[in-house]
Amino acid sequence: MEEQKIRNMEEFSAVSGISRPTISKYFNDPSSVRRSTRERIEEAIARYGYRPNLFAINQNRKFTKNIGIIVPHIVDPFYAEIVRQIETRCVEAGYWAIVLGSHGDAERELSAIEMLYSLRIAGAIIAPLGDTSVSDRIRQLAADIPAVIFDNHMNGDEIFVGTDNFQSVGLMVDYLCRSGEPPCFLDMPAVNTNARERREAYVRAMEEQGFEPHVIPAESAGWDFEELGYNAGLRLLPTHQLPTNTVLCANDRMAIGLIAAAFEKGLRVGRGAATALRVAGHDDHPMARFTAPALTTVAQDYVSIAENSVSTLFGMIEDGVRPSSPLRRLEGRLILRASA
Amino acid sequence: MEEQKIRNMEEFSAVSGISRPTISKYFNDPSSVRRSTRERIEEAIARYGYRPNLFAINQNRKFTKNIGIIVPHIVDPFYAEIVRQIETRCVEAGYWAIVLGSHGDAERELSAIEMLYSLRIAGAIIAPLGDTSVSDRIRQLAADIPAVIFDNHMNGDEIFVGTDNFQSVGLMVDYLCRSGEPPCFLDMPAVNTNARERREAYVRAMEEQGFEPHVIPAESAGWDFEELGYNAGLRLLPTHQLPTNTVLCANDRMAIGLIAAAFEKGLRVGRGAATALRVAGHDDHPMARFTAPALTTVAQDYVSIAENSVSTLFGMIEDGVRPSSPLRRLEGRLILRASA
DNA sequence: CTAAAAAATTTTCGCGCGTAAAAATATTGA
DNA sequence: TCAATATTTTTACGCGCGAAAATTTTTTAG
Repeated sequence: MEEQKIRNMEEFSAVSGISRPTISKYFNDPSSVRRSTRERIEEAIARYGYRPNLFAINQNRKFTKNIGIIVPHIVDPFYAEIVRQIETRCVEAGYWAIVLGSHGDAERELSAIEMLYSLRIAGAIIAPLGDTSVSDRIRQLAADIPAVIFDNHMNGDEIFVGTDNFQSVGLMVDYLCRSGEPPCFLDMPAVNTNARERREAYVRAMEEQGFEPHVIPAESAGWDFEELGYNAGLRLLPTHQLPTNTVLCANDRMAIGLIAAAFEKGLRVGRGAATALRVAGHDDHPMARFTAPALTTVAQDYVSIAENSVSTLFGMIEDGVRPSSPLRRLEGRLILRASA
Repeated sequence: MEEQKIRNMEEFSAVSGISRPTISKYFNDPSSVRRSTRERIEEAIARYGYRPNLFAINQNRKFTKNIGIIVPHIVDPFYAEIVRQIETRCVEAGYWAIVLGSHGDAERELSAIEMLYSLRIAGAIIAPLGDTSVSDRIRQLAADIPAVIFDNHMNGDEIFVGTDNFQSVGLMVDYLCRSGEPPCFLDMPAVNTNARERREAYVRAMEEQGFEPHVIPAESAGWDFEELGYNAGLRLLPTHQLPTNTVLCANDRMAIGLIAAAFEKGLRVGRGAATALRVAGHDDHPMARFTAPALTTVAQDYVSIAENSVSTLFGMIEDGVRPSSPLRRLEGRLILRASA
């Protein structure tokens, strides 16, 4: 890289000997200029290290190349992993992914949405919190801008990609009933639609199998699922309040907490003969392989969720086509490990 | 909110009856306008829902209100948590935090740095990967723009906030030696300075205690620490290759993997009488409370790291003062749980 | 009540780039 | 070779706001 600092496209145009509009065209779409020109520009970029100012680029463009992403919790590896997948795909397609977290707080989710507006995004991919008042705002956004909702359905006509809880939970209930005592269900706080759907799916699946469902309600609100599962374990396990020796948890993070509590109380978890408790989860959380024992769960297809969200969104942005079926429910995959 | 859509500050000025420059001043610093004016503006904001265009704001500002943040892995809850802390503090101070992940890849880290340049950030907070070639670029950035490095020291004169590995590891070694067999050390891949420092700290601490150090080298590279710890466990535990019954892991994520392997191999982990193995970690990873048994570790002070990084950076940005001592080494805190 | 100080307004300019239209040049095919 | 086409250059404007200077209005102090 030469020592000369290029301050703007004008100067870059001067040193590279190519007119500014052509350079502008190149940065918008390298394939839109002749090959020989492209090579000259790229050579100059390598020499002078110029990159256009992002703010100026988006200032005057009719449609920006920004994709807004909102998730409830970036700290949750489940969302972190999906965001990573989405991000990579956006960058590959020449877009810039702007990730905003609502941190479990409806107000911050609202302000994240306002932020997306002022960023003039081309499209949005959102995993909503459960708050109904914000849902209206998200629906408004989806009416104004191409938007895909994932993970948590808002029960409207939004374009949605997520796991089919009835299929995935059904699969697990079926397996657990066939391989041992029918499970009870450790519910998660009603933070979103998934919570309700999974509970309903559990009840329905149990009834279909001819067993009576037992739902253990969540004792407190919030997103600290490991903590909740752990506390539930400390509360229920010593006093043998569980209706069966098999617990299906509403998600893996609760299962992780429950397993920790069981260990602490000296109860062996697993599907062997000498075990006191079987525990199953849902999601195939990145940590599920490393619990003791490793967690039997239903895998949400991270890659497909990301892929579907992104490709659907790009279809809407670039070709203006709404997907024929707005609802895309992906199948969960049973992951058998040692815990159940 | 009224139905009328405000398209820019000019229109907002018209409907609110306040001149555009005053409104501009307000958005830059609400306290810079008279109280009565402020109230009128805020009333109008509530009525019309106007927010200035972010790209236009930053387009022409001498110093933007953007803070760039780069971390090796957003998926790692350790970084995720620190980022969340930093983010919150930036927003509170009226800045916008732009988080970029290098995903363990030096090239992506480089392009993240280029991105920060084109975002015209006011300052940067960076947890570098270990790659030396990129370090030069980061040093260049730090010369151009106020920047704070955290977590992983680059061995230059950069402004740094991080845990004092010699203190924290020393603390743990001391505890382990006093409470049972002296530990061996399960090393992590040499992805950064922390890896080297912690190993050296272990060796030094053992020698000071008069014991012979035993370092188990990392068998492969990469950031999949749980996997590495797990594989090391599967390899070493059944054949009793460990020099002692106590393992100090270079970080919690490796310890989590090791504990999972021990469980799978039927070895009881813990500090009780009937246990075969003691395992300790480093970092107090969010998941460390929920391993089975819960993990004894040294807590890195997430809050202080975030706080120190942010306040140091703001000092440099707003008052132009370099901190008197560029190196800030925070103390680790011993967290005794059941695993050792 | 008046002068001084503080705050708000008016005016004007420019940031770095996208974009459109017209003119000039280069490439392609027959 | 020349016309037809593709590409680049020239020229010109505007996006939405920050910022500075000069002016007017409001507030505060004496």
